[in-house]
Amino acid sequence: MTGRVDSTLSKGLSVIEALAAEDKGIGVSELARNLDLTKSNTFRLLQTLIIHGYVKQDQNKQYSATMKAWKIGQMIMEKLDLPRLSISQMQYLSSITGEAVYLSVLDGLSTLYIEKVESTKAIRTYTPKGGNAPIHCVATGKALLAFNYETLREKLIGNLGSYTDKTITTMEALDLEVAKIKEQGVAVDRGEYRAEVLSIAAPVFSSNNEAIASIGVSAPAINLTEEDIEKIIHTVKQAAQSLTSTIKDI
Amino acid sequence: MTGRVDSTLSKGLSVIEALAAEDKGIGVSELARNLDLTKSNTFRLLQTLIIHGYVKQDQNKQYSATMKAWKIGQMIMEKLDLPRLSISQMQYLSSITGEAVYLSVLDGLSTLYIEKVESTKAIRTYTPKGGNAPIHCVATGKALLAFNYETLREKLIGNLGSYTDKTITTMEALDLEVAKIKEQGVAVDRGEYRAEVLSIAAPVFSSNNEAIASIGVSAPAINLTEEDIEKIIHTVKQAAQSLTSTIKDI
DNA sequence: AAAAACGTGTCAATATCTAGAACATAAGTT
DNA sequence: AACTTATGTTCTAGATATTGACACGTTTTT
Repeated sequence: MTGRVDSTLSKGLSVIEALAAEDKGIGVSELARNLDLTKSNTFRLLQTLIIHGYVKQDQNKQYSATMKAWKIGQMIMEKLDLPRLSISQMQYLSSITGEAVYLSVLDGLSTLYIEKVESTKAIRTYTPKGGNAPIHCVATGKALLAFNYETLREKLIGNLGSYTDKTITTMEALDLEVAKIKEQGVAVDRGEYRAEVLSIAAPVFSSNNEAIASIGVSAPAINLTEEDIEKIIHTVKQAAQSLTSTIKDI
Repeated sequence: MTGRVDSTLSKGLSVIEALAAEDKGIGVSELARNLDLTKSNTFRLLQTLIIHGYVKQDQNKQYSATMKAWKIGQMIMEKLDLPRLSISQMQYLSSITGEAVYLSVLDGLSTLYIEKVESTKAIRTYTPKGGNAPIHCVATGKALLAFNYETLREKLIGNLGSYTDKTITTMEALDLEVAKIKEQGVAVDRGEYRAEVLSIAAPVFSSNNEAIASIGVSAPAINLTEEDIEKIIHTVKQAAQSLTSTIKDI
């Protein structure tokens, strides 16, 4: 095992992450305490980050994150450009089901929502994309999990957090569920993360057949009959397949 | 001058940035060459970045950036809470013009409307919050485009979709338009997306002078005299500048 | 007016990172 | 098929960049 890490880089990244999580500015001392670093070490890291534009200091000497990380993130997002490719399928799904439609990608042991079409029922506010949920509970997560199971399985051992009484919490149950999802090509979650919420999702594949994203619908269980669910399952599968072939054509 | 930088951290950040700019995966050797670093040094930095989740390696041993940076960026964006900060300026603009006011951000090659104040007039345009429009047609889009032109220009080549006979469809015309917008600090769209709709918008800058959003007014052309338009242009510019300074104060 | 806490500098000691060579494996070339 | 030249990865000695403790001037709290 060669895998030692560059501690300076590690610490620097921790600093950025800490600042991004902070919703106001923060001083060196407090930051150092939070991260369990020395004050002078933290100070030096901050100077470096300022030079690179990731951090700024306000007139009260408080440090905070800039938009640089956001810009880098935008660049990464743009190059994938999944949202643009998916939006028509998502809108179609939305029009058919009337429920919230999500496009998400893998992010560690979570699903990260990178695009969303609001439910036509909820009139409400702009919900920032970028939310996430545990991979083993929600449909978009399970769809991604099933088709990346070789690399993810071991990491989930001991990490099957429980959220409702429906949550899958044993590897045996998960193995079965994954097998089922791979066979059927769709993942269904009946209240495994939020008790009264049901979600249905299917994987989207890249040109080299990696499951890079999943597209799915999420709705209050109360809205749906068993018949509706069957129909949505079918529609979601079709949307995902259609999106996959769009991607492969590029 | 105490300000020396942590070179390891600097190099690590350069690696992330390089990977973010790359639109396909890249190997250690090539990356090392591009960044003028040693292969082993680059390798080590990549390992560290992988552990922190910023980088992944595909089955062909190619390295590429993950969505982690994007997620960090989202967190920063959220805490900025642009909609909340803008609402008073937007309401002011609305009260002056009586037309629909939009706040939007970049989303691929589109503008995404993240906040809106409805027109008070009887004849009005309607674009829902969360909706979007092509970046090269509407004013909010053009304002963002002009001030992010280095990164966006090449992606627009061959993607200048036409919507009306006023739509800009050649890169030559776009280059000129962008230059004009940058000079004047405002973008105007006279029916380039919807024939009878006129829109006017100006960019909002973050503390490190990135154009992160734009604020604008949209109205049926029939509502406005040339004089009205001039007045709105002025007012929109002011509102955007005011919003920019609010943001810089944070 | 003292005391505590803050951001910022300094500097020697050493733990950290670096460069370079060496390895295994893959891709190209003759 | 052999040879050549890529590639990604591992190893280690050794230089040096990074570190933490301490010091300093300010601001805030007691």
